[in-house]
Amino acid sequence: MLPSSIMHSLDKVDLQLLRALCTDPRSTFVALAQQLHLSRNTVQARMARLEESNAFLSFDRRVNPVALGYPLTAFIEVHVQQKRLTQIVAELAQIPEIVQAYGMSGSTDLLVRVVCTDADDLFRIDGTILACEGVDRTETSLAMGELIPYRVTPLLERTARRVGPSGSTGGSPDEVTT
Amino acid sequence: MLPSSIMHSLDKVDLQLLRALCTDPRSTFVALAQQLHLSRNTVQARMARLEESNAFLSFDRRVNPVALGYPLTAFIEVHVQQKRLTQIVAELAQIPEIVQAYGMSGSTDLLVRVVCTDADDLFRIDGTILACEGVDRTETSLAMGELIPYRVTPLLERTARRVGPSGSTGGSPDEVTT
DNA sequence: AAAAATATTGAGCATTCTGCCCTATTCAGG
DNA sequence: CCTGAATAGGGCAGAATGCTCAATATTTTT
Repeated sequence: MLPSSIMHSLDKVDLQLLRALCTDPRSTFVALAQQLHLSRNTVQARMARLEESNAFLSFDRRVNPVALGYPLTAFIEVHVQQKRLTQIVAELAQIPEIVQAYGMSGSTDLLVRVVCTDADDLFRIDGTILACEGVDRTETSLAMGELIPYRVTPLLERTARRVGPSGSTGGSPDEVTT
Repeated sequence: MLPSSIMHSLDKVDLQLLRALCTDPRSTFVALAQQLHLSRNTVQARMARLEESNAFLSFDRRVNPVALGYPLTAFIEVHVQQKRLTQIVAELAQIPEIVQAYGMSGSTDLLVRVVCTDADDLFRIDGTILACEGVDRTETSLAMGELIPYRVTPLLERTARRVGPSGSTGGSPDEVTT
C-alpha cells in the first residue's frame, strides 16, 4: 500500500537534500549542511520531517538482487478472478521471489515483478503463481537489461528549478511557476 | 546497465547485514556489530566490500515519487524499430518522468516505468514517447496501487537459512543446501 | 597435511558526528 | 502588525568513524 502520510509538500531545500543523498547516500548531516549552506539543525529537522512523511521508501529497494544470486528479473501479468484478488495477493506475498506487485488498470489485473536465478526458476515461479486458486492466466516477460537504470534525479533537479527559492511542491509540479 | 562488478558471492554475514539494514537503514556500524555479534572492523570491511561489489543500488530507488508530487505510476510497453533502439533509449532518457526502462524479451521491446502527476500528464508523456522517431506503438497501463510493496527481506531470510553458518551464495541459491 | 593467504578480532587513538539543548533571528501566514 | 514555525549558530557529552596494529582464526592453495 502506498503510504497515506504525505502530510506536507517538499520545498526546494528538501529537494536539494534528496538530490545530495542520491549523490552520496552516506552523507553526514554536517556534510549536507555545508554543501547546501544550511545550519546543521536545519538539515536535522528536514531529514526528520522527510522520514516522518514517508519520503523515503524501504532500503530493500537498494539491495541488488543480482548480488543475492538472482540475476534475472521478469514481469508477470497475472489475470485473476476479481473476487479472489485479496486472497491471491496474500498467497503471492508468500513467494519470496515475488518482490513487488501492482494492481493495474485495464486488462491486466496484477503486474508482478519477480527475480529468479535462471529460466527454469522463472518457469517454476510462474507455475507457483498459476497454482494459486483464482489465477486464470499469466503472461511472462523477461527483462533482458535495465536500459535506463532507475533514477529520480532528473525529476528532482527539474522540480527544484521550477519551485524557486522557497516554494514547495504542493499540488501538481506543473502548476508551480518560477 | 546492470553492474558488471559482482566479483564475489555473499555469505551469511553479508545477508544478515543487508537484512539489518532493511530493518534500520540508518544503523551505525557499531550497532550492526553488536546486533550481529561481530567485530566492528568486520562490519566495516564487509560493508566496504558490499559497496565495491555493487550490492547497493542507487539511493534514487528510496525516494518516494509521491512525495515529489508524482502520485501516479504507469508502465508503458513501447514497440520500436529495432535498429533505432539505442537512439530511442537515449531520447527516452531525456524525459524526466521516465524513471526506468527495461529491454524486454518477447513481443514488447521496452517496458518503461513512468511517474506522473495525473492522467493528463500521463497522456502527455505517452505522446512524447510516441513522438520519438522509431517508436511505433505504446501500450499504457496505470498502476492502481502497490499491492505488494517492494521487498527482498523474504529472499534474504530464506537465502540466509539455506547457506548455513559460513556458506555463500556462489552460483544458484537453489544449489546450496544446509 | 602443511603452508600461505585472507578474514576476523579486539584494542587503541584522533577526529568527527550525533542527539539534544538553548537563545536569537528570520520567515510565513493570518 | 502579531504570532507561531522554521532557521541559525553555539554548545556539550557521548557516540561513531576512519584508521592502525598485532594476534588469532578461517579459508584457500600447494
